[in-house]
Order: sequence, then C-alpha cells, then structure tokens
Amino acid sequence: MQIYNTMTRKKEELVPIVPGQISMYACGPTVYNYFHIGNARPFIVFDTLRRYLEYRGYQVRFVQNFTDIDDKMIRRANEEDTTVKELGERFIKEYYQDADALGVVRATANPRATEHIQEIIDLVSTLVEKEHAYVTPGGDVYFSVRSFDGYGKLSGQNIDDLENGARVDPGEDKRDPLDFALWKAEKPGEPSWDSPWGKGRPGWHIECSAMSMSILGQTFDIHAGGQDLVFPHHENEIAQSEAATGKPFAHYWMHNGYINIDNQKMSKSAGNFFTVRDIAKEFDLEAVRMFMLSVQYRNPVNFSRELIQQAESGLERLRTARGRIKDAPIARGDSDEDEAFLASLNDFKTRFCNAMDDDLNTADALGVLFELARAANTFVSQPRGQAAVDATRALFDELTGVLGLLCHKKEEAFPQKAIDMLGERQKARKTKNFKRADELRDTLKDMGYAVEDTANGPKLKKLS
RNA sequence: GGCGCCAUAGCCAAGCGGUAAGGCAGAGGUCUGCAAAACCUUCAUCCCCGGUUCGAUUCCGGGUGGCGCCUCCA
Repeated sequence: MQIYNTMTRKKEELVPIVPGQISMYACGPTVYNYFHIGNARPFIVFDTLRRYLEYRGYQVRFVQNFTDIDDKMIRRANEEDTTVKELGERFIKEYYQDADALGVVRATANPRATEHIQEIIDLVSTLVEKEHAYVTPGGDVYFSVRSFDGYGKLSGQNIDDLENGARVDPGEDKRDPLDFALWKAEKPGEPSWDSPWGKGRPGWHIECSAMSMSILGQTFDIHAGGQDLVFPHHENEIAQSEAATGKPFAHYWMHNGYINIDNQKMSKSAGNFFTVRDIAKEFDLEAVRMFMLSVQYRNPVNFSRELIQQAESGLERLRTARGRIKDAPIARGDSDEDEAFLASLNDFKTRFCNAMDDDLNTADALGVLFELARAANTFVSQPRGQAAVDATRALFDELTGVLGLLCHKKEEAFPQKAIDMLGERQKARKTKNFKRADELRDTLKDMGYAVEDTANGPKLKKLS
C-alpha cells in the first residue's frame, strides 16, 4: 500500500516496522465541547485506514488520545462552573456517542493526558537532563528549539524565517521566541500535579509524545492528524520525542484536509462550524461518513446540507442493492452465467483494493462499489444459483464493511400496524381496488414508510 | 515576507502522457394497474497563455482565481 508521507511530501510504500503489524497514533479531540464536522474527518478517515489495514491482514494497534487538560479545558470548566475532570468525563461520553453513530470503531486505546502525567514528567525530565529543555525561575519548563537540529523538517519551515514571525507573550521567560512550554507552573484555581519543578501541568505538545510512546514505543509506524497540526504541534512532537530518545519518532505522517464552509476553513475559533450532534438531528450520521469518504482524504471539501443529502441518496442506492441481493430469487442449480459473474467478482475486489492501496483513495473505491451495485442489481434480477448469490452478498458486505458503510440497521422492525396495512393494500390490489390500495400507500408514506412492489412481493422501506 | 495546497459537467468527485470512472440532480425509454426500485439511453475535450512530446486534463514555465499553515484549532 502506498501512503502519502507529509515528511517526504510523496507517496511511499507502507513498510511496517514489524511485518504484519501496524502501530498508529492519531491526535484526538480536546474534550471541552461536542466535536464538529471538521473534527469528524480524521476520526472517520483514520478509522477507515484502520479497517482497511485489518482487512488486508495487519494486526493494528490504533491509539487515539483525549486531551483532557489544557487552556481550553480550564477556561470552559470555569465558564460552566464545573471541574476540568467532570468536563472531560462528560465530553468523552459525548464523543463516543457521536463517534459510534459515525461508524468509528473504538480505538485499541484512548489514553487521557491526565492519566499519563507520570510519563509526561519522565519525558520532560529526560529532556532537561539532556539539555534540550530548561527550567525557568517561575517553574515553567521550555523546550529549546535550537537544540534540536531537525526542527522544521516536517513542515518545511525554516527556523530563521519562523523567528521573525514568532510571538512572545509578556511574562514568559523563554530564551528563544520559538521555544515552547513542556510544563506550565501552577496558576491559582487551575488543576496541578507535583513535579520536580514544583506544581504545574503539562503543555499540550508533550502530552501526545508521552502517550504515543508509552503505548506504542519510541518508534512507531504512522502518526496521523489534521493538516492544521503539522505546525507547530507535530513538529514539536518530533523535536521532543527524537531529542529525548535519539530515535526516529514515527515513520509515516498522514494529514487529512479540512472541511470548509463556503471555501473557508471550518473552525471553532472562527465560529463557522456545525457540530456532529446538530447534524444528527437532521441526518443519519452514516450519510456524513459517506460524504467524507466520497473525497480523497487529503483534499479539502466543502460542507453543506445539500452535499449530505447527495451522500444520503448515494447511500440509499447502496442500501437498496444490498436488500436486493439479500432477497435475490434463487434458481435450482448453477449456470454458466453464474460462473462468469462469480469470476467478475474478483475484478471488483481487486479494483477496490487497488484504489484503497493508492493512499486510501476512498472516492475511487466507492466508484467501484457503485459499479458492483449495478452489476449485482442486474445479476439478481432473475433467479440465480445459490453459490453465486452468496458470493455476491459476501463481497458486497465485505467491501461496504471496510468503508464502515451500511452498518446502521434501519430497515429492521416495522410496526405491526404498517405491516397490516401493507397486507390490506395487497388484498385491495388483488381485487383491482387500486383506489383503496393507493390510499393505503399514501397513508403509509405519511407514516414514514415507502412501499415497493418487488418480484418477491411488496416491501416496506423506512423513509429517511 | 517564509512554507504549501487547489482549479475536471447543474452539484459532488476519480483519473494525472494515448483523446474523460462513479454518485446526486435532469431528460427519454423498459418494467409496473399507477408508482417506487431496478435496468437501458442521454448529459464535459478538463481556468487561461506558452513550452516539451508523434500525442497533455495529465509534465514544465508564466498568468488568473480560490484556500491553508507560519497564533489555540482536525
């Protein structure tokens, strides 16, 4: 599989450190609010990568953290008149609710920064010992950017150019404007932990280094996140981690593009965002997943309700195809056509994998899936051999499963009343009482159920 | 100022040297009591100008127009 590596700015063959295994870390949410649709992109994209790698037989260790202590957490907790701990607990729960609905498989581990304070302190201590970090009189600890030769290698930034634009807040005892905080001395009313430098709390960047390395080891395969984390967050992570260990940190750096609103980046600070929770009021979140996967992950994509509706329509086509395959009429014995179709199934699978192997080209893979849907629709329009139908269904489920699509069981459990009405309509049709039949169909529609007359009799379908 | 990305039909989006996948929407048709679904047909020479090449949407140069990072941010 080829993966675009931000570090080298080109696609590279994915070669795991340990054959057959992949270790990957993705920067997770700061749990101070519901996450928005832009935050959802990396969750969905890297979940899809994880699913695909597992599909291809890799044993994947996938770690995504929760940042549950930082400036935003503290500010929000004060606003809400609650504690940082309670705030974090609450929004971690909310995260899972939305992520589950988006079809995101639970990570192998979801470490929280506050549960890794010791590892953070150990890492900072090492950096101080190696003189890559220094302690200020006030009890802050800063990383010395100029002490690390490779600084800027990920983002392509030149250290001297950065110097010009760098900002120093008054009261900071930095030796160099580029230096960043590893440990922040306690301020009144803020959560704090004991450390060799007095009470305080970790800086943001060091959290991810400590959590990733303590779970995945000093060097691991893939580090992922949004494009806006390339600088400074990931650059800083590399500096800290490699300065401390003397080893390469991550082999591949993957960054997803933004979700835009009217071609402008969606962000919490800009205020032009939609939370996933809000979207869930109007749409099945599977449509959001579909929407995300309809674009290659590195490209920017605009968000709008219309686009989610388009995605929902496409999803419905896939859903219908699955239903038709599931209810396909079975012929006695196999035919040559069955054989031929069986053989063509492999081509679909190959093309699907080729697309995914090309830096997770889900848009292309989806195209293959739609072509499979059409071929299958045609194939099952007349009785076919059991083996061929089974294989078609298996492949269809397999490929939609890799993308995490069609996992919501929305056609289950119709109310008895609707089922009775459908039966009554069928009776009316038998006696050519089409007026009555159409009335019942209209009533069912008002109740939220569409009626489709298929070769196997009438079927109900829940309208979305 | 430094670093970088993008420009393909009404909308979304693949392709990236040999004359454009797929989806949504639209039009016509088959099927259907009528629908729905499905299937068939139909709907683009790829922002502009140069260059390289037998041949460029695809490579190179120059424009034009969007956007991002350099400050918390997926």
